[in-house]
Amino acid sequence: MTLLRFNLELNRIPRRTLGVSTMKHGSERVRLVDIAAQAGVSATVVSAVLRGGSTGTVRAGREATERVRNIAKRLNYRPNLAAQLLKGRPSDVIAVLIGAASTAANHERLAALEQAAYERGRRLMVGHFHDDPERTSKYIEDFLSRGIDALICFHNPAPNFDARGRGLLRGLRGVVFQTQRLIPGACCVDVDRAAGVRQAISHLVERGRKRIALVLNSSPEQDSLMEDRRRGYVAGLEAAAREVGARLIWCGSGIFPPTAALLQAGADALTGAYADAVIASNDVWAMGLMKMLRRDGRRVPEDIAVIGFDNLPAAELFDPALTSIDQNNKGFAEAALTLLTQVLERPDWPRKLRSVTVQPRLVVRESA
Amino acid sequence: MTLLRFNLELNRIPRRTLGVSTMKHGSERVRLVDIAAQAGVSATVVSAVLRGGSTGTVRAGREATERVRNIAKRLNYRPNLAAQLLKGRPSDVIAVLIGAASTAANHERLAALEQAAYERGRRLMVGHFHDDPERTSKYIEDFLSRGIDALICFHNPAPNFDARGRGLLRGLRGVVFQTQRLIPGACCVDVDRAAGVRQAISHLVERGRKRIALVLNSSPEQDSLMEDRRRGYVAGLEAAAREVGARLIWCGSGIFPPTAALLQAGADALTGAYADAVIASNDVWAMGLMKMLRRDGRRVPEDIAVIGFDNLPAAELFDPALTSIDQNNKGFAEAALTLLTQVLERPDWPRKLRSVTVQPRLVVRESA
DNA sequence: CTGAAAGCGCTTACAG
DNA sequence: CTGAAAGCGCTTACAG
Repeated sequence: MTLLRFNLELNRIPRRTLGVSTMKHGSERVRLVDIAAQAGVSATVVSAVLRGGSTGTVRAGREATERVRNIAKRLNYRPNLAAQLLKGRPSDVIAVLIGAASTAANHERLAALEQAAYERGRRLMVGHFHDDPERTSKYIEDFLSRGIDALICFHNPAPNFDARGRGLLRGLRGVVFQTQRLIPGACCVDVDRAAGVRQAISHLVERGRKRIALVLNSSPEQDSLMEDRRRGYVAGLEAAAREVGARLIWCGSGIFPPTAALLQAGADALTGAYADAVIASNDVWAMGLMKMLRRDGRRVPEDIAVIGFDNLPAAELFDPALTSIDQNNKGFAEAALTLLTQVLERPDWPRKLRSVTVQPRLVVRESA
Repeated sequence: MTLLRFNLELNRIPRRTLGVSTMKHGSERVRLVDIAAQAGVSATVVSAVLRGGSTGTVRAGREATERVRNIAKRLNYRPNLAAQLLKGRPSDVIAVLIGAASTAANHERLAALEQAAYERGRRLMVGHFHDDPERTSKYIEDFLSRGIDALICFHNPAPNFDARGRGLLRGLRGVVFQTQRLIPGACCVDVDRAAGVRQAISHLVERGRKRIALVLNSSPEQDSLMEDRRRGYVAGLEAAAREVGARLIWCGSGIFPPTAALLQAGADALTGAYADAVIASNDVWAMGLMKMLRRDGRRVPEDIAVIGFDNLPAAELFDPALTSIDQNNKGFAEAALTLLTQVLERPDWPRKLRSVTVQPRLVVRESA
């Protein structure tokens, strides 16, 4: 009976074989019309049922609904997203563009973003722009062709986006930068690095450290990420009513990862300044400094406390385990996804609310 | 003049506004027909030109070609991939499914895959299945809906793919597993872990180590990745004409990352077995063991040499810098992408060539 | 409650 | 060398 009805419908269905024979070799995908044919209803009804209830005025009856659902399940139907996309549904894909060398810190954040996206029914497409504006633009162009809904971009993107790259982004409703709002209307999610350093200072002061140093990867004048740390450092010392010692801030040459010679120079500077504590601009520096300091006969944390920034997975493994400022990647990911959801739903989302600051937190281990 | 022609064409173009006005507010995308209208040719010609030369019998003339190209460039045209997809072009997207906790090792591999994919004009879509078959299936289903060309899956996927997950994968032509070919016809790219351990043994023997131990995260009987290491260990010792000491293989409980108590137990076992060298199943274990050993007053590498597996970025930072077996992620990525390219182009690609083994290499640093 | 038809933006036989 | 038309698999007014 069902079979008869099914056969009668055959000439309505274009070209390809129908659901049943389709299933046989398994490679041809089941289409919406295949379900319609088997259920003996129109594609309109199937579409309405599968998308949950109603489409405009179309509201399928109980019996039809049931039948369509069962057949869809049995045939293992999955809608062709390309077709839906073409009709204007959002892709639910968020592109993530990761700058600079792919450090472990990036990965932690990517994993957090993946989780946050998954929870919201979104997928992640990733690209690394290796400090190459050309590659950045190519990626953006491709992402746009694919109909992504939004783009998240970390870290400091300025040098990687030329005029072309920025121009391309204007077509996108949801764009999240980290440190700089590179195009008008974009969102900004950033970590309060200064607050992280303030926490570290207050911890060190509490533990009775007197001469707290700051070691930066590059000069604060050239690198705003370093300036944030410097600002936090100064504010933290002031809050603790400490003077900022002239020789207690030391800057590397900007080379990353630091060479042994650079690390040794940093360690020498610390010793020369009689520092009994140091906050490094990241965990790699912290670990390297610890190594050099110990080779010079200084004990960590007894003689000098060391605090890193990033809280890499390796921080816990280090000996002594590294006390570090955690960037709160989960917070970053949640903030970015929440913000994107809002902005995508309401294009008029106020500019003030498009900027979110995430609070880092100090993870205290053995080194300080 | 151009404007006139342009206006004359207006009624040929469906609904939406045309190229020029489109450019104004920048959010509406330029379509192929917009170019056709401005160039005064048919969509067929534009399509042929933009896809480089010919489509079937269609071969555009020099002048038309030039004109179309210029207009496309000026309007910043990007084809709508959804439409192309619907007409059957491949998506050039490869999905990557990452199992287990997102370790740093995974990230290195992901970065390598991204690079290899980029070089071949492909994009990566990522998902983490956190040892959850349900989530795995959901991901696969979604990926299939999106028309991915292929799927790469690491690591050991067996417990994460239930019958449903496997069934879904049969529809995909290109599937790469790591340790096990979970569905017939799938590809397999794996690292020769045993060879890595053999290299480590030969290095240690060369340096005069007498009692070389092996510390595994879990029992070789339960975990094939551990069994590979054990096999390499036995073969390496035999090749060096060394006996395999009874107490020189020690297994953890399978818990990862290892607790302090577990690490201490491992260190105790090494000391109890008079080991003067140890190969750990990964860098996290190696670093943990080093920490415990040193707390027990044993010097690394003087008293005991330590070799890890994975060559994490942190290996270099450790003190002493960790000698480690590098998994050769670049080799893995190249092999996977090359294999996929072949398999996608020729579905009859022979089964024997669908399995590739990547050679790891020992990176010698300070700890051994 | 349901169906026929148009259309999303491309590509591709087919016919000049 | 070029164009009109059909179709990829959906969704969505619109008309019963």
